[in-house]
Amino acid sequence: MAKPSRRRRGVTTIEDVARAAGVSAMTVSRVINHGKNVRESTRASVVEAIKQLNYSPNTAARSLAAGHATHIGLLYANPSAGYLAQFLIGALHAARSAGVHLVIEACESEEAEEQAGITRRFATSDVEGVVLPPPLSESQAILAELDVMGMPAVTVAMGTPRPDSLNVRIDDYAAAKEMTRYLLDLGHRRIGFIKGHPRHIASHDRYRGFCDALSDEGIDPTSAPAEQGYFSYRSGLIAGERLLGRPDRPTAIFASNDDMAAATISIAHRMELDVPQDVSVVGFDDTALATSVWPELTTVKQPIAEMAEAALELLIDDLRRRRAGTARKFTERVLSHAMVIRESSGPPAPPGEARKARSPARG
Amino acid sequence: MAKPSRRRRGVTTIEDVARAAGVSAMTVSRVINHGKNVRESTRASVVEAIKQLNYSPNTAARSLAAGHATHIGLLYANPSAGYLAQFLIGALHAARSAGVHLVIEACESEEAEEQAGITRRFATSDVEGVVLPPPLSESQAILAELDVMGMPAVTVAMGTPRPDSLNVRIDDYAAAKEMTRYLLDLGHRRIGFIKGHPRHIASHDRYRGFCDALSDEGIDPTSAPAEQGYFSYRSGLIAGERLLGRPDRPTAIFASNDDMAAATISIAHRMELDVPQDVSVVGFDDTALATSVWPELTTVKQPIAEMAEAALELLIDDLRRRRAGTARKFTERVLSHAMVIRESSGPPAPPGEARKARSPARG
DNA sequence: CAAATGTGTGTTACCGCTACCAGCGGGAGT
DNA sequence: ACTCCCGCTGGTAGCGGTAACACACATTTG
Repeated sequence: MAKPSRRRRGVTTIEDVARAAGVSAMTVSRVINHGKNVRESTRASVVEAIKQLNYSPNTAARSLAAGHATHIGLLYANPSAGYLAQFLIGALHAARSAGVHLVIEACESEEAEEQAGITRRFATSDVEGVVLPPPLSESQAILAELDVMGMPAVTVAMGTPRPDSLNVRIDDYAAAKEMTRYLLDLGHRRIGFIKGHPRHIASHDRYRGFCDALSDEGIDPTSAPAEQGYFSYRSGLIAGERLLGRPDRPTAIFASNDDMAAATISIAHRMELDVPQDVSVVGFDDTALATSVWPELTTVKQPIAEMAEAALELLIDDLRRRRAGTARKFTERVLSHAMVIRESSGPPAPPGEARKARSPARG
Repeated sequence: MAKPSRRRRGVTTIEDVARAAGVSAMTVSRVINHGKNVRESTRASVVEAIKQLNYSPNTAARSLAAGHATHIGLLYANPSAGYLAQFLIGALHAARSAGVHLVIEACESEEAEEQAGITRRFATSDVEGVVLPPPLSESQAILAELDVMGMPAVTVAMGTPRPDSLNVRIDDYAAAKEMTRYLLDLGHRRIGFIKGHPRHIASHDRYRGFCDALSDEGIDPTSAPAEQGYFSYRSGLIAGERLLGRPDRPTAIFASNDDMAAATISIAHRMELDVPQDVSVVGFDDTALATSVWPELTTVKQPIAEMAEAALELLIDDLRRRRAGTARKFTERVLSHAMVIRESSGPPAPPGEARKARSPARG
């Protein structure tokens, strides 16, 4: 009496779980989807059965039956390649476990108008929500457009999110403060700073963290040499050259991201300065560049993949809530960063042993 | 007489197409898929109806009904971040249009044994096939393991694929030859070469292309200075320093990838050589690094995203064929590359105007 | 104390598509 | 002429879930 079923070999279904728990499939479904109106004891036995059978719902069936939440958009614009790769990995992981497809689109333009137009591409495909990694998370044009369309969005690493929007970030201020603290503890007192792009809120947070750490040590932040950078390697070359060319050359330089830190190291080498012997250089982000320069960069690592995962979770949860008509729960999630100490930082050279720099070779 | 249907508003289904074409849904399904046993005239009218209604099948329903092909594995190991990001974008695009989920796993180890173990992770999830971008596409350990498991795999950029395996690549030989041709046309006669990792077949293809281009010009390839590199920035520093330190310094250097080309530029700058004035430097791959160094690199662009797409298409097609018991069709696909001329290359300096290099500063 | 309102659960009817098999017309085999 | 088979097509029955509704039973309300 073989079952003429087309069912794939041995995969456990919701029915199996229902039978094991002594309830109906519907109740199991409710338990899985955080449904209301399930008695606590019933829920427990269902959860137990799920664990016992190692059941995981079939995403295809789920989205077919529910008829929604199958596509999440991801709009990116030239972040560093390392960042994007990490981000995609995290996003993909979250998307898979939620049974959702990722629809990714590139947004090359810097123009606000064109950026806004891009969002319309999502309108034609059946995307239900959008994830915005930096730097797009700062784009007012895109956020406004998405708002008009009524399309839910989650931003990542946006400095000052609007109160009722979804956002995931790390504490840039605390991280920068911690890194500065580390340099101070090594003995550095003349620390130079390369600021990030002024339009990114994170830039200001990082600079504030730097300043406050100095203040805590009794150093006047305004006396610390700071140069404006724009997160690009190129801007790092210029800022780095200015800082290292000063008569009172800093013994350490804190760049607001790895690209600018790498550029600063390159400048130092051209000036025949040893890193970290003559000058310590630290960055921020821990992108792939951090380990492909020599010496490898001391930097702050953002949990990029985890942030992407968190972003998707937040968004999917919000979508569910919208359908259910329930109020929103979390609007922001702050993940923890980590310091990564590598070879580009060390104690300052004892006074008197400081080397003289020569002027850098013209590129 | 409203339809109490849960159907989402206005999405066209296979039934709509069937009605429009005057056939049954089943026939439409056949046309969409493999499509044996459909009269040519019938097929035409169905195709017409599909186009008319702008129909695209619901992937969730499809994989639910078919009960398979919902997860494709992607195993990667530290390629350059730029490569990975591009690759993921392409893979994701193909996965979405095929209605398949991507399951990505990192393989950090260089050890053959551990590499083999990784594949077992896919066994537990219901992955039906695996995509292997470089450098894993060259790993015999992984390929053997996958073979034992009977898991179909498609390799990307593998030099010498086994005859009946699936592979996607570009013509490294032709690309290297073309790039060398370009340097020759600029007027260069003393061209140095930095080889890639000897265990990658692509390295040898690129070197062969270089040699053959020289031969065609009547230059003895063995007289051209060549240094062994390993695709890393570090190895490029060493090889670059050797080449530029020669008494008969080359007027152009062709590095087998962008990382080594970037390293060579860095060395040139430390020797106070101008690029491209004193020496042209060209790379291969067009990774993000190519545009983040100064001057920006002339290089060969691989259509990475397209290669990923092609890989998935090949794999999914093969999966279908296996189920249908049909013989395999394509086993290899060669995509076309493109030369990207930027600022790191130019004509050689007229004889007599050549600058003298100073020895590079110790790092 | 009857009616109105909640709670927790099961039943039914699908979602959009494809595997499986039945049916049908017609050329080949005998 | 009568099977037999083959190319082509349609009907039917699900795939594994969930929305909507139905329905007992408990609790509040006028």
